[in-house]
Amino acid sequence: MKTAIKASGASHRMSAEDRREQVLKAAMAEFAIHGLDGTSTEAIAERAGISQPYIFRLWPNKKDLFLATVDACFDRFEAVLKKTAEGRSDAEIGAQLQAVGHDPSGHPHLTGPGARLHAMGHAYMRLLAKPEAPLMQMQAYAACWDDDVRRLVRDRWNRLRTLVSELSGVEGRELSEFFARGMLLNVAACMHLPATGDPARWAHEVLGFA
Amino acid sequence: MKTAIKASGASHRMSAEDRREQVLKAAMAEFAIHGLDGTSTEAIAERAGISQPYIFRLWPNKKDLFLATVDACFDRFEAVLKKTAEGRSDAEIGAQLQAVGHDPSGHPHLTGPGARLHAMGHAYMRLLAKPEAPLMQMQAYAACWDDDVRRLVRDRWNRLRTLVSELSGVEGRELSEFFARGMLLNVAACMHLPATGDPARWAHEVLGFA
DNA sequence: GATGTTATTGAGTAATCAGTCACATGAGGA
DNA sequence: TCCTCATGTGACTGATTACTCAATAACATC
Repeated sequence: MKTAIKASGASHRMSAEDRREQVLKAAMAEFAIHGLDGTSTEAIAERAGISQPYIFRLWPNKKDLFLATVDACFDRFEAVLKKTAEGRSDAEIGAQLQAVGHDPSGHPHLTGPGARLHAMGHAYMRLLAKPEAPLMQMQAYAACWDDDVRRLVRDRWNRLRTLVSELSGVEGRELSEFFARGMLLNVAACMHLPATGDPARWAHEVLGFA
Repeated sequence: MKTAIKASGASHRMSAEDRREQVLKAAMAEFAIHGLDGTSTEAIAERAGISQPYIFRLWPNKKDLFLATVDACFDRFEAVLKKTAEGRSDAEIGAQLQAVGHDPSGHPHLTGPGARLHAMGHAYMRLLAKPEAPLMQMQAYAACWDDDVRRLVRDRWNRLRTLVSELSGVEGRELSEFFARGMLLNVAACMHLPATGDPARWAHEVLGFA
């Protein structure tokens, strides 16, 4: 009964590695909404287009799948930051900078470390446009009551901080304020504070920029 | 069989209003850890020292209980802010201000709006010392995929913003940066970034203050 | 002490859960 | 052709889930 071939899954017989990636994507969508405890492996399997027992062939248990999902999340995040840092001298980015208008006090924002950091902030906002991105982050933080989750999140968070510091050349308090703004954008995105996905409006309404 | 009398509950026959408050407290502890979907009403009931079916006499369903819990959370938060604003001229607060050391650039921080805002920030840090406080917030934001939750959280968030603005006299960008720092402290608290509960160290390590 | 209200529970139900196990299916090498 | 090994599933289990319902014990009021 019911010939399956569900959802996004091109159905049959792919390499385990590809399958893992596919399942991770499905897992992220489900975990982002229902969290570690609230997500059923059945729902993940259905979304990935495979049977539920097969998940336990790819990962030993649900928590390990959650950990892998969080890990992949940070991976994707780091990749975006690196790519942004590489293309940081593009004219396009300079234009976007001025559109958002983030330099009220005497920082040298259109060049140097501040500019790089600002470009990264902008890239982060674009990343938050996917609705599961901020939710998944919240779920990761919320799941920090579990020791293993907390260890992973702390490690990746520290890696992220040093990565941003190295890529931008910014340190200390200014760096912390960057992450602080990011966290505020997170909760704003969860709340759908900007009905539109336009990052410029986010900056205006949420961060209170002029 | 099994004479019960569980946990914190002085067992028998209290007014429905008191009982609701007691259950809300238990619900916050459980929801903070396992989230809306992951928390069982059984666990809440056991913690509150009542039978599980009675929860559904006090609230029509689990989600409404979650909403009430989030609401109570914001209530408590607002109360703390108001109390802090009332006692803002205490000498003790002035001392704490300098201990944290939040005035690197020329803001007039030891008096006026900045001082009031800073006192509130400090009160917030003390509030985060209870481990369920930041987790519960994350769970509330994460549960924003649900329309009703999102509506509630958005409303209370806006109320909070205007309340802080009125109490402190701060507006716009500076106000947003206050909330941004708060959100960063939230995730730091979830991650147990400061192993100690000492707010001064939080400020130093997480916010990057000198 | 009868009457009505309010707090509270035991016993259930249908559904869903994570995880197991035996088995099927296909591709590639010999 | 047969063998091997990785990919994949159907059927199952024991536990847990939110939620219902009928019943009762404690209170108040006259």
